[in-house]
Amino acid sequence: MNYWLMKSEPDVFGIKHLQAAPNKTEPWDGVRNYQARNFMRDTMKKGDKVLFYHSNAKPPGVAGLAVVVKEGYPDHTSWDEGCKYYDPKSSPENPRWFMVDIQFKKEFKRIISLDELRQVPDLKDMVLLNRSRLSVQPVAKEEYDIICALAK
DNA sequence: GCCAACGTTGGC
DNA sequence: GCCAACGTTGGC
Repeated sequence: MNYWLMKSEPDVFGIKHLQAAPNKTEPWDGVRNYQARNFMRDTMKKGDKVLFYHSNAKPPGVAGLAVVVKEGYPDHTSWDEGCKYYDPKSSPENPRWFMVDIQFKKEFKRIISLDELRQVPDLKDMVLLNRSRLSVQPVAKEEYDIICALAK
């Protein structure tokens, strides 16, 4: 069992959008970063738990929880010409980008803000606080548990 | 809207 | 394979 943090802009696709999606499930398309892709393609497994993070928000922070329901598969938006995620170097025969499906679990009663996370000494090694630009990133179980406890 | 951090591209 | 130019992310 692995734990993850996935970022999305709430104006574009927030936790409420995930909750409102069919089966409360959505493919995590559009990731165009190799490290993030590798996590989704190789490491994320069905049942892995996900912190749903709102970036470019006021305030930025963890908004709720989701779960991986489908493991890595090719991101078809990468060969859909005219789609904003189109990448001419990707094709159905040779897909370059991958995604997973995640399902809504819960929305926190309040946002656990980035600022609040920074205050917690045991979270100082979080990837979020050190490599801020990675949009799909691993989280330690201890970190996941601390953040869930903050949301109680 | 600014801009620092940093990942990617492409010429050499 | 280096590295300058460029584009994107994301906090502020």
